[in-house]
Amino acid sequence: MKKEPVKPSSTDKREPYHHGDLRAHLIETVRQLVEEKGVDGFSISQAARIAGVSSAAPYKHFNDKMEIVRAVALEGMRRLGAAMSSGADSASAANFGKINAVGQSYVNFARAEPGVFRLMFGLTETHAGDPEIMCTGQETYGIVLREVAAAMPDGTSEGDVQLRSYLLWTFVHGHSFLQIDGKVDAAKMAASEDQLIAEMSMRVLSN
Amino acid sequence: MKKEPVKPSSTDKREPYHHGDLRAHLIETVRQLVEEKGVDGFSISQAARIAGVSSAAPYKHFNDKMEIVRAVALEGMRRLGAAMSSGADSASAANFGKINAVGQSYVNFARAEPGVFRLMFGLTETHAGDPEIMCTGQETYGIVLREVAAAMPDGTSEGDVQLRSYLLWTFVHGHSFLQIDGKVDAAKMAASEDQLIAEMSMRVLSN
DNA sequence: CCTTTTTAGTAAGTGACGCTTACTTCATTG
DNA sequence: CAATGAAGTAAGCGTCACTTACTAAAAAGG
Repeated sequence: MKKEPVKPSSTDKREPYHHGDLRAHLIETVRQLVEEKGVDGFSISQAARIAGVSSAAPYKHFNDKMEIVRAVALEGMRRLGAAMSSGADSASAANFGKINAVGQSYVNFARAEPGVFRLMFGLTETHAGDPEIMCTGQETYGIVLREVAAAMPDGTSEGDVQLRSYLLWTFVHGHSFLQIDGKVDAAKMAASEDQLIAEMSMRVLSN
Repeated sequence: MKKEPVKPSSTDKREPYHHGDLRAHLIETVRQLVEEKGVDGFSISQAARIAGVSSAAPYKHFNDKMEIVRAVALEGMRRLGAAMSSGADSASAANFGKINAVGQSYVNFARAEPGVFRLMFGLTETHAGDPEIMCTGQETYGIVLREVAAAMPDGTSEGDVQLRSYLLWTFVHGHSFLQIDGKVDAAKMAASEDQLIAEMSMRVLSN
């Protein structure tokens, strides 16, 4: 059904017809709403109202609420991947610096956008079989695999890299959720977050 | 529709009047609904219908939907604590056996009741300041702290125990969520779950 | 250039839900 | 044995997700 508008004249940016790009506008609006009111605290009607269109308009661009939410999750997954990637690039390789930077980027993203983060990982039932999200998620995890492989000595087996990567992932993932869900009091922690991350990566990557 | 006779004589436990104990009945019904339809997939009306009462009846026992959900979360937190506790009791102390058993109980609970598990930890906004849930959560985490302290040599500092406990918690927590959210393919993992848990506890508790 | 088709919008309506209000029923209690 | 108050009901309000039928306007094309 999707049919790209097929840029009609020279150098335009494919700006659609009436509204300007309602689809992208809605995704951004929903992203903000999810962030401030939670996943089940926002409504399509509200997003449409904010965007200045009728409550039926969104359904010209998305089949249902789930599909909008999935679009927001996908866009978030892409941004998370970008953050992790650039985190790794701008860190030194010494002392597992790149690994730590990737982990820190993950946690930072969760803390900066807890609503979207929850969307991306929780609510699996809504986007369980979405190939685009799953694929992007795999790519993002690939960053971890790549950096772990680079940090380990040559000749480390594939399975070993996978195991260590997964242990690191569970750590940052668990830490992120416990953080944003307020289950852990940062003031009461015996160590700072970088110390935690460094401690963990050392323990997981050593031997 | 059955109607409990509600033994009216001598040593009754204040069994309510008309229905039998609608409050407890609703909590159980909602627990099942949450488990099969997800947190935002169930409705109070539906639960009331199943319980055989009018859709206004639940509001005689709970102020709003959030409050029912919170009750389900609290009851789940109690059951998780019980599972972890009995897991630790029925395991050997050798080779961090008790620690591993506690972690395994945590993951098992998440896998057995993903809906309730998500309720307990995600959706913080709905029960952010609930003192009963927070307190029960603290008690449950106390089991981890106790077992870690017991597994470490005498004279280990309080802060050290806290750090190691937290690292273990993030691991089982992250692993649980990645599991129930289908982000990890068990078949593709290089190691079994017990191996994972044992590997992790060894790395975190050694030195 | 003017018609046809397609896209992107609207208004109005449906059924369900959260929750409230006003009323009823009935066990407990003074 | 009335009075009380807890525990239920029916009916209704506003909102929501989503549908249907219609329309404005851009694109396509002869």
